[in-house]
Amino acid sequence: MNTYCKFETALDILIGKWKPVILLRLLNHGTMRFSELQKSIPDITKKMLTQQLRELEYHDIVHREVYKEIPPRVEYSITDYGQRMTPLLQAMNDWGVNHIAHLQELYGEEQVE
Amino acid sequence: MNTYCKFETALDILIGKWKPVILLRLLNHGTMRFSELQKSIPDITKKMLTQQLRELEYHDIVHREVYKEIPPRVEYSITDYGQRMTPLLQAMNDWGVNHIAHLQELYGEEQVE
DNA sequence: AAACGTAGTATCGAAAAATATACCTTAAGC
DNA sequence: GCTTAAGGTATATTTTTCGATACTACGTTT
Repeated sequence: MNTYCKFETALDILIGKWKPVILLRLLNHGTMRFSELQKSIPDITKKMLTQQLRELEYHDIVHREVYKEIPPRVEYSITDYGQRMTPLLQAMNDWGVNHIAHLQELYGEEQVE
Repeated sequence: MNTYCKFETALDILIGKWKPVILLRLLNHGTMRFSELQKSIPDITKKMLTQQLRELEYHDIVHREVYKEIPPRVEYSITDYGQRMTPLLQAMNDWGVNHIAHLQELYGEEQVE
């Protein structure tokens, strides 16, 4: 009854069209400013980028540093707490890679979705 | 560029209002027939239950055993392959539990969502 | 004084996904 | 001819997500 009840919490902060991409960018890139992120993610709108970053910030995964300059500069990075999430991401990734292979074994080369 | 690219695969088979609950039931309970599952999950409709079970079956997480009887009997269980997913679920759960505590540290006792 | 650049916000609405509702089937047993 | 178990199907509704557009603020540059 009480095992695995909260794994949805981990899901919550990862789902969505953009959160994974944003996370990947910041993990591989270190600190990035808003416009860099936007340029590096094709088709994302400011609104989506802002929205997703705020959610990640709320969860203490992403740090937002505002520089009081004109024109404004805002830099984003993964927090220390966020870094501690990488083993989980790695585990999920490993499982995913393996699962894709598993599906191909089961269903052959047809597109596996 | 190529690290953590597939962790969305793991997400995919877990998201949804019902998949986690169904998984939990089957993990804790072993084999269950359709009607047992339905009774044990308040408010789920047949259609939703069927739909989710089929998806889990496609991913080889859940096994579906049909007994050719009248009235029909169909039993569901976690496959061996599905069992091998439990460490990941456990890891996600642990992270989730910890994260909830982390949020409460940050934001206090107000409802944390 | 008008335009520029950055990092947004605000609002509306379309599109997509998730979920619900209602009704149909099958074949044995009472 | 009604019930039962495990669905199927078709339609409807709700919810969530995503996108398009316009607008703001502020100092600097032209």
